[in-house]
Amino acid sequence: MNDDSPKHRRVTAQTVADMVGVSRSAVSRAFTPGAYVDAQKRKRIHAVAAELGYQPNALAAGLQGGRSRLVAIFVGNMRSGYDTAFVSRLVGKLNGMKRWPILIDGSDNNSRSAIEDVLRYPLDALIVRGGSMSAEMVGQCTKLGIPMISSGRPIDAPGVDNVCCRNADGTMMMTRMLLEKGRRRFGFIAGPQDFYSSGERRNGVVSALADAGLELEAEVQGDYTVEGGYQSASEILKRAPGIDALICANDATAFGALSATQDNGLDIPGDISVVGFDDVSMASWPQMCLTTVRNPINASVDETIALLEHRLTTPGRASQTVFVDPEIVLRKTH
Amino acid sequence: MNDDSPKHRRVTAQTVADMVGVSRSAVSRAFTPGAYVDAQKRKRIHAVAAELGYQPNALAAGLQGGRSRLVAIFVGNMRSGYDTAFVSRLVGKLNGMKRWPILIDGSDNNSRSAIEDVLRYPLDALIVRGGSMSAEMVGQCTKLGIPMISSGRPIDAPGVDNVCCRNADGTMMMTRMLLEKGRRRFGFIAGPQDFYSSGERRNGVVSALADAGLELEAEVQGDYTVEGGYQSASEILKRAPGIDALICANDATAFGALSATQDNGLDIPGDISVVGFDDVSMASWPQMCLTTVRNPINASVDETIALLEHRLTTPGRASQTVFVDPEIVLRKTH
DNA sequence: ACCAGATGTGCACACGCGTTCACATAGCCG
DNA sequence: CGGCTATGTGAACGCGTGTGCACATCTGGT
Repeated sequence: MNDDSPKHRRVTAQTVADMVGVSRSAVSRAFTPGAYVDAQKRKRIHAVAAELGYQPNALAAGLQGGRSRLVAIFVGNMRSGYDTAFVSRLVGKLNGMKRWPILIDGSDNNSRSAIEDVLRYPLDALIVRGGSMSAEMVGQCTKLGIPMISSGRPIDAPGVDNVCCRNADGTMMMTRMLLEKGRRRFGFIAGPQDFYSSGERRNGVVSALADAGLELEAEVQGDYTVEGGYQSASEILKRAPGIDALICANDATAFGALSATQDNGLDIPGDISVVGFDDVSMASWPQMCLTTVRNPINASVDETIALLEHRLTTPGRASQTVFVDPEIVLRKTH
Repeated sequence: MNDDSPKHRRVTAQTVADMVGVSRSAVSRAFTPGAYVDAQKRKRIHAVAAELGYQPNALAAGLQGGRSRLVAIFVGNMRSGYDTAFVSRLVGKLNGMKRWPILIDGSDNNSRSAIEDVLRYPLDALIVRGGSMSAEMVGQCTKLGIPMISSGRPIDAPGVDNVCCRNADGTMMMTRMLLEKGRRRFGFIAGPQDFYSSGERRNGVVSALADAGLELEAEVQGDYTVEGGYQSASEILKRAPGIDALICANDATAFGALSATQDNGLDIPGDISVVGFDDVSMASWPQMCLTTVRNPINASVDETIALLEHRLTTPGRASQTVFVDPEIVLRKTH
């Protein structure tokens, strides 16, 4: 077995062709399913290719007009449990479809330039998970003819598909449940101001309360993190010590709020309900047992994939928004 | 402003060239830093390009001999807190370096074929985070001349660099600390059998105990998950009810073990110490306050990046293994 | 013997770019 | 005014594929 020299020249279809004694086209065809090659010759080509470690160069193939099979995923916040769970599931699914996800970390503050650079690849699509995408970038994408699919925050632009949780419904259901349980004095911890989800979730709470002739007794703005949740809850309990229900705009906030309330000497759920939104995996851990609203990841990912495929097979069609339904998960904190 | 037709032809350097009235080479040069173009002409080209939304096609550029700027990341387990934290940080760093990470979900069982397919791209490197990589795949990579950098599990092959936590040191330090605190009867919950880290961590415990003339009183194999941790701890407490220290091979296991011990009526840390390994973000959450060994993510990622750059600038050099040092984090469960 | 059709195969082009090379123009000095 | 250098520029090639098209070979039927 004579090994190749360390100074390695990339092995190309031509190399294989020369070795087998056929034309380069034959090699190409041997690797193209449903192409016209003598069965035995194809077998020989495959054998030599395997020995040389040859595989068609996907870059060159992608150049060839068709699809590049490259998909970019813009992740709003890679430190958030929900986003990472979403992305990991999405990546698995895309791998299964033999599409290759390029990740862009949106929490990085130079993500703008990153996305601009990634757009230099002829992407099959751009999937946006949360985060905010400048209108300019959206325009750039449509100009380049790159389909976008946004999850979490609907983007209103031609050719952009959206999949979106009915956030307000979720918090409405939750609020009603708490009302039925007899809670009357509600506090709310919001997320960052510019987060679409936070606003919608608040709306749900407010509207359910209004139906019962009530309104929010206290409200604080958090930042969707555990530490932020702790601080926000401390603040809200100082400001409105009598509340008996604390609705948090996401689970991380609720985790922080849980321990803040306990540190304040309150019993959960004896004195007060503390609930979240998303149902990230930690919510079901025994230490938390958080009552929350499930923001169904699987359904969202599946819909995202479905929209992607639909869009690729039917490029021309109008943009579409798919909604997924949240669901109340009762554990031990309500 | 006459918009382009919906049936969009990809805008190429030629398009811009025609519009400006120069040759395609001029356009190419206008986008190549340090190339020879009249300053004013370059400005005009850039203007037209911006209007048309033109950017050089990275695929075609990558074909051009040089580096593709594409890096694959093979993630052993995208559901693990440590791996996702590692990857998210790595992705951010790579983005900053203008290298584009393609993710492969190793927990998917057809990841083998996925990685094979991704290798068809002329990757600048392949980064392996945990998980197991078949020797065959490793061979394929070196054959293709694609540098590999493995984090977590050292891969012994020419041209493969490794960055690796001194796992045994970590658990040794932890065990000694517990011994000093007076613990004498130790239990250990391992990870999956084929996980390199689990074996090393166990070694550290066993060796520190041996130094003190002790040995493990009980041992159970877990699966690195919270539920698994709960079950394993229940089992170990049934089998050896008298233990006063429970060392878990990772944090997730420890979280499960924490609540199992509490459910068994034991006080932590009054009756028993429960500790983990990794120091994932949840370990510092108030509900956990887990005493654990920090497996330093930042250092690991930084070393990975350093190895990557080093390898790219000096392709020929021998493989290298960098170790990072763990550190004990004392919270409230020891 | 001859032709139609079936079956493979190689040539050549397109994909979009970076880069070398020869060449054109302008500026300068003798 | 001639020669020589500095400054830009376009033509052409190579990167590694996929694929349409013409062509070669072979089979079988009349």
